[in-house]
This record gives sequence, structure tokens and C-alpha cells, in this order.
Amino acid sequence: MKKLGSRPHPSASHSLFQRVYALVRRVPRGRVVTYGEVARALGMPRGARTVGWAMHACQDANVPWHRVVNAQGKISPRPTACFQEQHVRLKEEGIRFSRAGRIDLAKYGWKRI
DNA sequence: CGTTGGGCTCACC
DNA sequence: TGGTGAGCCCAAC
Repeated sequence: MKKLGSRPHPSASHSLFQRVYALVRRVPRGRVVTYGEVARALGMPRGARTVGWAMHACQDANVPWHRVVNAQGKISPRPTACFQEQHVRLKEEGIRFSRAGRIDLAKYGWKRI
């Protein structure tokens, strides 16, 4: 018997990436979610890295990629310029960063995910 | 059709 | 608070 684990949509017409984008699009201004939360919401409890890669590949301007941070409440470090852009965008939305560069997920985390 | 690697996470020091 | 190290998933090659 093969057990494939929890798959929300065995016959998803859209790719996983598209489902990631659809979910992230719902994150409201001034709120953030973590890669792991998005992954779990889509039925992949351990697919956080895949979500990260999906965001990396995202070219849809309607997807607020900057509202996705890591489980520590920090912007995932990467050698590209969008690292700083993410910080700027979040601050513009009113999100506060601790001196260590962390976001209070209890306060700014999107509760509806 | 096997490998690779990425905006990750979690469990431990 | 910070650093490792080992899993994990999926699209690209």
C-alpha cells in the first residue's frame, strides 16, 4: 500500500509554484508569513525550501514576495539586491525590526494562513 | 530518469 | 543568541 502523505489536491491542475503564489497573494499589507507556514498550508510540512525556491523564481508583480520570511522572523540572507529591497518594503508597510533584524511573528504574522 | 541545489527548518549543542 | 548538520520537496538540468 503506498501512502503518499497529505496531499491536498492529488490532481492539481496548477503547479505547486502556482499554488504558492496564489496563497502568498492573499497575505495582506503589513503582515508576513514564513516559508514553512506556506508549505504546511499547501500540504508539505517540510517543503519550506521549495517555497523559497518558488519565491525565487517568482516574476509575478502581484505576488508580495517580500512578505515571506524565515521561521526566525528574519529576511533570509542572499547575495542579491532583493534582500535589502525586502527590508525596505516591509518597513514601508509599518513592520518593525528588532535590533537583531528580526520581525515579531506573533505580532506581524498573518493569522489567517 | 538520476542529480542538483535553493530566499528552509528543526534539533542540538 | 548563534552555529552546525542532517532532512526535505520539487523544478531544472
